[in-house]
Amino acid sequence: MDVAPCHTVYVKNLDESVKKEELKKSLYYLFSQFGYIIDIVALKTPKMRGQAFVVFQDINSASNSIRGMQGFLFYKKPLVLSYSKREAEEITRMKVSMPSKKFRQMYGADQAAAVAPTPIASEPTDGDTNGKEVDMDVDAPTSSKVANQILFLKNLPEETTSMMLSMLFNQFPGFKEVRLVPNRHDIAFVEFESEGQSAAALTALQGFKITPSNAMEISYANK
DNA sequence: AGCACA
Repeated sequence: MDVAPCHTVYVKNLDESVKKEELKKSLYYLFSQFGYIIDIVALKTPKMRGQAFVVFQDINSASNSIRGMQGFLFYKKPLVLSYSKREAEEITRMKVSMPSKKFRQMYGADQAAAVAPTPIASEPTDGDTNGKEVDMDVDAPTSSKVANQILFLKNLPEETTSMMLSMLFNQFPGFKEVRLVPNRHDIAFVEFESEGQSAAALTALQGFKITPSNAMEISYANK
């Protein structure tokens, strides 16, 4: 029929009165269920208003979102979805593992806030760090079946940033913060305001793939 | 109806 499959979904028939920021955010929430989103572009220029581009890391995510959201009522208007005619720059340049700088500025912001404290037992840091030996024998954080407002994530890919996790978990009510663990790229903690809210996020994002190879495992953190 | 930011 029309355009060849690609990573980018062309969205049209959008309500033109919705502010650009809000539009992108809503699109992000709506489409992130289909996979990792690298970027969303929406312009309010005369030619480009009412349209947007959602750039997925995986083509499959793009395809599934087109199937799944075609005609979806969004701000009272049915979404009209197709593949984009041209592929996004991020994709053609193979900068696929991270959101674009612009996207990061837009939704990221909280790098600093999110990276800060970790719930790991404070290790006596007697300054004899003589080089190569990475001190990895801190009690590895573990998971628990007991409900907890703090989630424990494992099997995260190396490229994971707190910003990516924030964007993912942000969409659930009660989200407080993401905490990365120094020297462990593969695990993280995500805190919510209540156990009910953490449970909702756990269920929704269980097995979510940040990259095609890593399905994250979510459980409750130990109390 | 309209396929792009930097």
